[in-house]
Amino acid sequence: MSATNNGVPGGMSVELDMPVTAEEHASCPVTDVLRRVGDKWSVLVVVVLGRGPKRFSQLHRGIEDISQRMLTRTLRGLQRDGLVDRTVYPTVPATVEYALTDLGRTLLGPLSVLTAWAVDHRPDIEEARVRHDAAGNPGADHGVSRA
Amino acid sequence: MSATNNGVPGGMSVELDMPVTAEEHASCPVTDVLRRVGDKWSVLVVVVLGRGPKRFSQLHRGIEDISQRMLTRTLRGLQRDGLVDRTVYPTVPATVEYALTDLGRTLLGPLSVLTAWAVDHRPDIEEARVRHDAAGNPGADHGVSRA
DNA sequence: CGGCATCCTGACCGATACTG
DNA sequence: CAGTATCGGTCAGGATGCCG
Repeated sequence: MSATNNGVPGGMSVELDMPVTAEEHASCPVTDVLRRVGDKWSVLVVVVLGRGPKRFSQLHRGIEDISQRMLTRTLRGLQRDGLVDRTVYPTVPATVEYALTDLGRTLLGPLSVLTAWAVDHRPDIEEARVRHDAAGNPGADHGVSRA
Repeated sequence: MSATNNGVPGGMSVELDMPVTAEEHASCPVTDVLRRVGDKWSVLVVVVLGRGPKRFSQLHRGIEDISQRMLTRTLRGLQRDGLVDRTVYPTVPATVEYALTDLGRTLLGPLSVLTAWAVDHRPDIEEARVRHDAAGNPGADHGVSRA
């Protein structure tokens, strides 16, 4: 982002109205990436694999809250996107090892930035959330269910 | 990253087995944050608001693919988490302005890193995806539908 | 050990319609 | 203009059970 832009409130909006336009509407790929990484487990798996190759069981143990189904699914998706590499050893009970690819490794940087932000500002978010909830607001549920 | 770790495959895993353990299991807040930011519109709204305060209509116009419902919902969520600020002007037809809070603004940095990565590696991902798909793999659908 | 198949629930998201 | 309410579709994701 080289958006060396303004900061002016609601007054004159120059080209600030256009449909997010070309460059910054980099949101197309961004949304795409977020939908891959934004799921419940992908990030976790990538981070864990960032510490070195692991076997299926190791990953399953290392995350623990994940089910085989989700682990397999996440791994498949990551593999499909060229982020992880799968190696099968024709041993007796079958041994499979997963590892980050070069591409997958490049994700670790941006991810660490985001995780750092998350860790750093989680309390603020939670505080704001509690305050908002404590106010006259109808609660956290904003309208999906509620009979 | 600072993870100057090993690279050894399935051999000796020192403390690499623990449930992601304390520090790096920053995944608790991370997951939390990702579920807020990982949805379809939050990032987009934050980025657009990063260019300055906007009114509801402006946002609606600026993103265009979003419905009022989703825009409202996204804004509510962001507001609840203290990322955006809502200001109502008691004019005749009612005027509301949304703006990023300080907290919200701190997100712009990490977000830009991630978006940069996304833009930079999208082609790689897509290529890997196509290749994976072109191989003997059963296709993109990894098992949800498919009668 | 590693993985796939099936069923089911709930969250997310979109289109439409109606209110202040 | 700004927002809520309702309906319906789609999909992530959890539980279980079986196969190599």
